[in-house]
Amino acid sequence: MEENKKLEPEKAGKEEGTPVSRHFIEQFIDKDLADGVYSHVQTRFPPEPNGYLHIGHAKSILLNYGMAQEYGGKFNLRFDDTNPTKEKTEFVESIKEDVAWLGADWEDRLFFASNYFQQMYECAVLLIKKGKAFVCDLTAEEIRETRGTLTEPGTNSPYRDRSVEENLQLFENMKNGMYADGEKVLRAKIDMASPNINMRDPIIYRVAHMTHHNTGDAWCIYPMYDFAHPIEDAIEHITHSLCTLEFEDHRPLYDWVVRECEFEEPPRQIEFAKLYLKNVVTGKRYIKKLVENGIVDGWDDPRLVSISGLRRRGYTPESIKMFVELSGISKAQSTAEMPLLEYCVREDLKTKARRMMAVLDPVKLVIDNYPEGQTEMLDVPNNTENEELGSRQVPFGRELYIEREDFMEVPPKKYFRLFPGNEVRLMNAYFVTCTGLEKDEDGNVTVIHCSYDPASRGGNSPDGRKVKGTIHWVAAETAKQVTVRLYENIIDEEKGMFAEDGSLNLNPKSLVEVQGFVEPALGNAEAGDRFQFVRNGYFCADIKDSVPGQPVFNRIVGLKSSFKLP
RNA sequence: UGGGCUAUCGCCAAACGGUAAGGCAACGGACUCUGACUCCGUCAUUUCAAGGUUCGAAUCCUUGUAGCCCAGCCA
Repeated sequence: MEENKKLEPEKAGKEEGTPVSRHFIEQFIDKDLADGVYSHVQTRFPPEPNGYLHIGHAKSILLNYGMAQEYGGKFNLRFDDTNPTKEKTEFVESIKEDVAWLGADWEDRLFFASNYFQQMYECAVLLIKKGKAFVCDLTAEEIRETRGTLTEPGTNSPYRDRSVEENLQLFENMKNGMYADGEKVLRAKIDMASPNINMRDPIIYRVAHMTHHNTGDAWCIYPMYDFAHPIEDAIEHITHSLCTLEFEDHRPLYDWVVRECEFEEPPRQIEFAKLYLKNVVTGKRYIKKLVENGIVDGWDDPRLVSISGLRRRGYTPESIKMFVELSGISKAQSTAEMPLLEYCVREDLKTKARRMMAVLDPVKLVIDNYPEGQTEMLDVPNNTENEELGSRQVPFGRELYIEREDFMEVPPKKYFRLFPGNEVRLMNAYFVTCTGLEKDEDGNVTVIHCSYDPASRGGNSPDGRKVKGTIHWVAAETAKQVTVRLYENIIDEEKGMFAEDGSLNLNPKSLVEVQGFVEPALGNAEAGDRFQFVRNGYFCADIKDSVPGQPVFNRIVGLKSSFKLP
């Protein structure tokens, strides 16, 4: 009986009969495959190269890539560069770097929408021939006025009934550069009375005499998103075009385009909710301002949630993937909280990072009964939960630095670190008992004195004596002084994101730089190396500012700490 | 006040007519050479609201309510 009870939960947990619930996108794909709508799965991430990627994009990247992986399909990276006024090549490179870093492998499928301009042009011609598109001479303002409003239908353009021949000629003229920007557009002929404004004879081509980052001056007409995107997807044989909720209203138009352009096995658009983070800036214009005002270091400032910022801060791709997965996929507007992201890195780094000692707010500790001038090397495991990380030698001596908060002259109740008369363990070293202290004229503790028990080498006393506290330390003589950056949210969370005038409520203490002492091994950290600093959190040697032999550490995240002393 | 979408614990999110999973956060407690980790326990008699159908409703129906998106020659 007893045994059965114990076994059951284990069995239940391992039984693969209860599948983890599948989110709605997987259910759509499952059904499409079961119904034979598609025989393969192909997805894509289609950024416009007009800025840097942030954590919100990571959801789209990993979802699209994840679906391709899950169904043994393919994933494309496609730059949706149909508007030359906004796009730059520099962003193409940063986006590629970020997508690759996240582990979304597009293999040899890197595409540019601009490479499909000819096919899109032909699609437009087809629409004209079918009487489904027309060249319109109305000005931008006139088009807006005749579009109607949310509650009133629009009115037909006076150019709506031009003949196929005339439209063909005019469109060719547009392509041949005979008109100025804004002079003419090509519109789909759908329904000016549609309750869906996207269907009110949407513009599908505009004139723009501008050099395109990829096609140069080959074209002076450019397709609009609503026309281009479905064609891009169809050309690439995308099956499931996953995008965010704001495109839901565009789906009827998406379907109209692939249908009227007569694509076989047309792609299907499925929308999901964006991932927002509470009290986090992702808006381009806000970040731009922060950069311009020198409040942040650039788009890769470790306080930003840009992919490059997170990378520089020390976040791992795995932790971001975990975050996206734990956040879930749904259509409900959602705002995740930073603690979930933080949980994810801690979880990922827990067994991956070497655990070393660093003292960020040092105070000197002198072991009076330790032989003067003596130094010894202690063998210390790099991660007690992961033996594969091996061990290292850490020097120990008579004078050490310990964390200022690890000593209190007058301890409150339940404080079990160092205070006069108390014995604690110096991690991996010896038991020490506090015997006295020195102060400066302002009353600040300058030196703490103690005596050690030589028999407790390695951290345990042969007599079985226990201590309540274990504190970390570095030997003063061999310690390396390094710059350590501690971060807080750049937003003042107390006040909330925005001030009344719409500006951001900034946290003046979002970056605090301290000079800490680290054990010698940490002094040789390579840029990008991640560590756990015992009791101080997880840190990463800054990939930008570290130089050989002189690392600069970013705190990725603090250790979760449930104790609060007065 | 047109159309589209969404409402389940502080934050995410399952549940697909059979009697409210899970994670984060929080709070107890055990353990500990990191007050971390780990472990164990607590945390929605109720699913936006009100009605209705049903033996049975978060799931179906009605009527409301709230939030998000749409009137770029942006994506």
